[in-house]
Amino acid sequence: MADTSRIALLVQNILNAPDVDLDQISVKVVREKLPQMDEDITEEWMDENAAEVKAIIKEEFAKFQADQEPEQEEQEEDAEGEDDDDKVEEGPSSPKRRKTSHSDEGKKATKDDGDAEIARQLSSELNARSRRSTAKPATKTRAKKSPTKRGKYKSADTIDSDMDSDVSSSEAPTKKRKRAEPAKKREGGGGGGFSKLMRLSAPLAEIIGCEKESRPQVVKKLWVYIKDKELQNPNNKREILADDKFRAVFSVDKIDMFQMNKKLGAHLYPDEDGS
DNA sequence: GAGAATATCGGGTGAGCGAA
DNA sequence: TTCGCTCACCCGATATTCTC
Repeated sequence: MADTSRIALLVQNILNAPDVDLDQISVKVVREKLPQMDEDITEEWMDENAAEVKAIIKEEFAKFQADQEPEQEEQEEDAEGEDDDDKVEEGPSSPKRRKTSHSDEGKKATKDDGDAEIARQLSSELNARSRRSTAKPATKTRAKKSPTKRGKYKSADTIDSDMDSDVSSSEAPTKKRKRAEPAKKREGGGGGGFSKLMRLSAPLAEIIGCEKESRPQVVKKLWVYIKDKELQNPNNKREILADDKFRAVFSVDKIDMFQMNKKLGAHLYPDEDGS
């Protein structure tokens, strides 16, 4: 008769089989394969030991994953390395980028139920794997916005009227996911997202006039300063001619307005007060 | 003339998917 | 059906140039 220790071996064989499709494999699939691999394992026996078999499968799967992960990471790193070739100038000063899993660490840490956890891990890993394989290749930052997007980056004044048009034009070209109630709670200065106060570097603080400010406000005040000091190149108004204070921040004699925004990030630090 | 493109950031949230 | 997860998008702020 079959015994559970043998099940573990068989599960390992199934998982390590060269023809196994990791995108498709699941506890159920493994379970179905078992009777095919050993004639001692009958449907009856499987029914009688269902819980135990399931636990073994999960356990073996967890082990299998643990073995696979280092290799996978290496491969992914290699792939990323190649992709990164065209964005070398990005440099080390980009702390950021979307964090891919903002919540999972914290959430996972709270889970202590053994079986359930393994099941979830199994689920999420498989889920992630299949998504990764089907999703568009990860872009450097966020995916480029669709050109048909609603009038992006409008001032706040124009947004309200847009809302109306959204309602009437439900057949928007891109059929964007409609956000029923876009979070407006930050309005009063909630301190989250773009309202988050950032600590400014000393030279930037000197220009802005304060040590903590949200990024949009920094941009705003920066432009006030630029206008005030008439730092725009009259021949190319996108270009900012640096004065001493500006040079102290950006370390250049002139800078493109977009590059200015880019470099701005290097002078904004998370506010340690947690505000 | 209107709107898109350009640049950047952090946090919130809906969509979509697979497993249980 | 519910749950857990990842991804994509949205939000504010700015000015100029380009395209339709």
